[in-house]
Amino acid sequence: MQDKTSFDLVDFIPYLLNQAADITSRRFESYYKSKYGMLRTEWRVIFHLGRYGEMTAKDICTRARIHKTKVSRAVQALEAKNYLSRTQLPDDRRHEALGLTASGKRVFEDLYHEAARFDAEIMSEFTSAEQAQLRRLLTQIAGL
Amino acid sequence: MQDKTSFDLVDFIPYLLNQAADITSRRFESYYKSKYGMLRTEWRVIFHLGRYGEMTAKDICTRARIHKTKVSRAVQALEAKNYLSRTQLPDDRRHEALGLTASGKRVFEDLYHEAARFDAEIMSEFTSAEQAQLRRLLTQIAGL
DNA sequence: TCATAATAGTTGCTTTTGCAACTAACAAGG
DNA sequence: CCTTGTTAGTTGCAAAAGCAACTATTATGA
Repeated sequence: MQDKTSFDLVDFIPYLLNQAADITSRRFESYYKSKYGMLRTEWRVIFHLGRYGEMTAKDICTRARIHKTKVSRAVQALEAKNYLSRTQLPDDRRHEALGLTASGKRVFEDLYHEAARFDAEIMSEFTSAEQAQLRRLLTQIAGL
Repeated sequence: MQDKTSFDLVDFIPYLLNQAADITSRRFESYYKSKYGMLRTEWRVIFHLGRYGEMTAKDICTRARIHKTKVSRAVQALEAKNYLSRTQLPDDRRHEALGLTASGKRVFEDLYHEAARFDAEIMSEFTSAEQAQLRRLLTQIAGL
C-alpha cells in the first residue's frame, strides 16, 4: 500500500481476512453441519468444553469472544441434541457448569480430529516457517 | 500443530482467521455504519464501482464472491440513498450498468482514504517483509 | 437490613442472511 | 418461429444474528 493510487481491494487487510476466513470456515462448517446439524457457535462451544473441560457460559463468552445470547442459544441447541448437560453450582446459583455428555464427547473427538486434519491440509501448501509466521501475525491482529 | 494433544483453538487457522477478520472488519464497519448508515455489502459495492468503474451486479458478485441476493439488496439500498444509479444497457436488457452518483463518489473517496489509513494502521505493527508475506499467504488461502 | 448495583443467563423483537422459487430477457437447435 | 435452456436480477420466506429489556441471584454499602 505504498502508493494510494494502487490501493486495491486485495490490498485491504480486513477484506483479505474475511475472504480467507469465509472460505476456510465454510468448508469446515459443511462437515459438522451435514454430519451433526450443528451451527458454528455450537461447534465452538463443543470445542471449548471438549478441549478445556467444564466451564460456565460466561467463560466461553470471554474466551471465544462470543455474545452471551449466541452462547445461550447454542447451549440450548446442544442440550436438545443431548451433547451437553448443565449443573447448577451450589456456591452461586447464577452459574451453571457446562459439560459434554458421553455422546457430546464422541462428537467432539470426531470434530477435533477433523479440525486438526483440515488445518494441516490448509497449511500444507506453506513451509513451516510460513505457517509459524502466519499464526503469529494473525494471533497478533486478533489480539489473542 | 505437530502434536495432536497440543492442538488448541488458536492453532486452528479458520478460527484465527475469523477472529482477525471480525475484529478488523467491525472496527472499520463502525466507521461507515455510523457515518453513512451503510452495511458491509454496500461498502463493498461502493468500493468496486468507485475503484473499478461501471459494471453490472453480476460482475460484482463474481469479483467479490458475494451472493446475488446480497448484491441486489445492497444496490437497492445504495440507490435509495442516492449513491448509485442504474443504466439499462441496450444490447442486453437483462444487464444494467451500475455507477456511482456524484454523492456516491464523495462517499467512496472518503471511505477509500479511510480504508487505506486503517489498513496502514493495522499493518504498522509489522515489518514490511511481514506485511508482504501476510498479504501473500492470505491471498493464497483465499484463492484470489 | 434494606436499597442499589452488578452479574449470569434468557427472551422478544428487529435486522440481516441464505435459499429456493420466480420473472424477464436472451440463446440455440430443431 | 417455437420449444428448451441459460443468464441477470428480484422477491418471499425461514434461519440466524444483534440488541435491548427482562428475571433471578449475589455483592456492596449506607
